[in-house]
Amino acid sequence: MIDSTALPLATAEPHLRADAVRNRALLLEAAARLAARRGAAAITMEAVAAEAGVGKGTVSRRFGDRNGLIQALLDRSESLFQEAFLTGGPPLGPEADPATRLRAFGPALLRHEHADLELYLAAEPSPGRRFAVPARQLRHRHVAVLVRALLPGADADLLAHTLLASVDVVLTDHLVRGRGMPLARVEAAWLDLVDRLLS
Amino acid sequence: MIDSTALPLATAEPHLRADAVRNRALLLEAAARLAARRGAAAITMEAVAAEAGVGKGTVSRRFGDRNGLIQALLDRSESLFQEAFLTGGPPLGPEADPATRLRAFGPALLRHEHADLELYLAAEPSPGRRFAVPARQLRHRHVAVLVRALLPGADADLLAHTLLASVDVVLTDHLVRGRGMPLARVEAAWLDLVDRLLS
DNA sequence: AAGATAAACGGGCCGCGTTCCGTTTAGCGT
DNA sequence: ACGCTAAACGGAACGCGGCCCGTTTATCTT
Repeated sequence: MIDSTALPLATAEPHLRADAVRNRALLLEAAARLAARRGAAAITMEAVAAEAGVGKGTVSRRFGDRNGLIQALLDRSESLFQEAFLTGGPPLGPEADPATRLRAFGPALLRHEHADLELYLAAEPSPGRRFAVPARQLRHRHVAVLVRALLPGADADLLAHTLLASVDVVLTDHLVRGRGMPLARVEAAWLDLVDRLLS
Repeated sequence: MIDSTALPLATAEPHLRADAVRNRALLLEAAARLAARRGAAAITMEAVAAEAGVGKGTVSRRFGDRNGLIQALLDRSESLFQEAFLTGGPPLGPEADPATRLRAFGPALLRHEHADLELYLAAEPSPGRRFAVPARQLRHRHVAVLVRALLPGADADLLAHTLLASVDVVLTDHLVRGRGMPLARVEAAWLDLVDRLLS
């Protein structure tokens, strides 16, 4: 369970020593340099440490793991995006009505993600594999065929991806085991989603 | 681009030498033994090779990588599930009408995935991390709030997960860069999805 | 200012996945 | 039966991520 009152951006480390602050900045600059020069894949713990002129242990201690380092790299643009939909102007911000905000949120998130695409993909291990699994492709085709038959006007391909994502095993395991949600509720949500789409 | 006419289960290696066939079976048995004895996390290339009494190179050559090995372990139950929705009886199979099949597919997939949960999670690297990222949680809360305001009767928590999954960066990058889909189509699909849900 | 203390540092170490290449062997043609 | 060849084998080697622990150093206290 995560404390939802904490600000998500400030990592909130109580007191960071001066040398630690300096090295943190050095490491982020080094990582950005490496990414700009040789692509985000060049962001390895060793290379970043070497580029910054510190030991590997320092990277590990500061950012936890490679993923934490990449998240930290993304923090700046992430906070800009968050500002836009939390306190910004319409159509994303709170001055617009909820429907407008929700409609605008998707495209905004898409553009945000694709602006830092390399880093976001580098944060996910083997991103290409996930959709290359034959069993997944077969399920997608199956669902797409059914959707196409039921909703001729819809983008069946994408809607099938959405439906499958709603019962993705990583998501549902996170909800069921990680947050104690009954599996029956996930099943009910699938039925509800299908009904709303078909109605 | 993948040949969609190929059977997804048979790996279709043209001619596998007798010793290769034997070792393949040995390796799958060894991996299953390890998983049963010490959990799916114990499926490492080295351990499986040692348990089967072959070299690591043999595992690599046969299954490509650790993921391929786990996929091969899942093939049996996967093909049973595929049979159920491709050629089985109602409500999953082709004798039922599309709406019934689609409604039944979600719960069936959920049960299938959670039967082999350990293996499915072992096939995904660091599955827990994905939803622990603060930025992700913030986006989810934001979307859930909007959904709750717009659809009081719905399961806003799960619906928010579904909406976010439809514009997940890994998915959309796969579609845009991997399959040449225009980003505008993904944006249009989001708007269409929201409109269908709100109508 | 000087000592105490906790934090940070460094880089060696281990485990794992993947690659590579010299060696072995199964399958086939003659 | 006998080789020939391509496939398979094995395990050493490499790169990377994460961990650990002896050493260094910033910061606080008095």
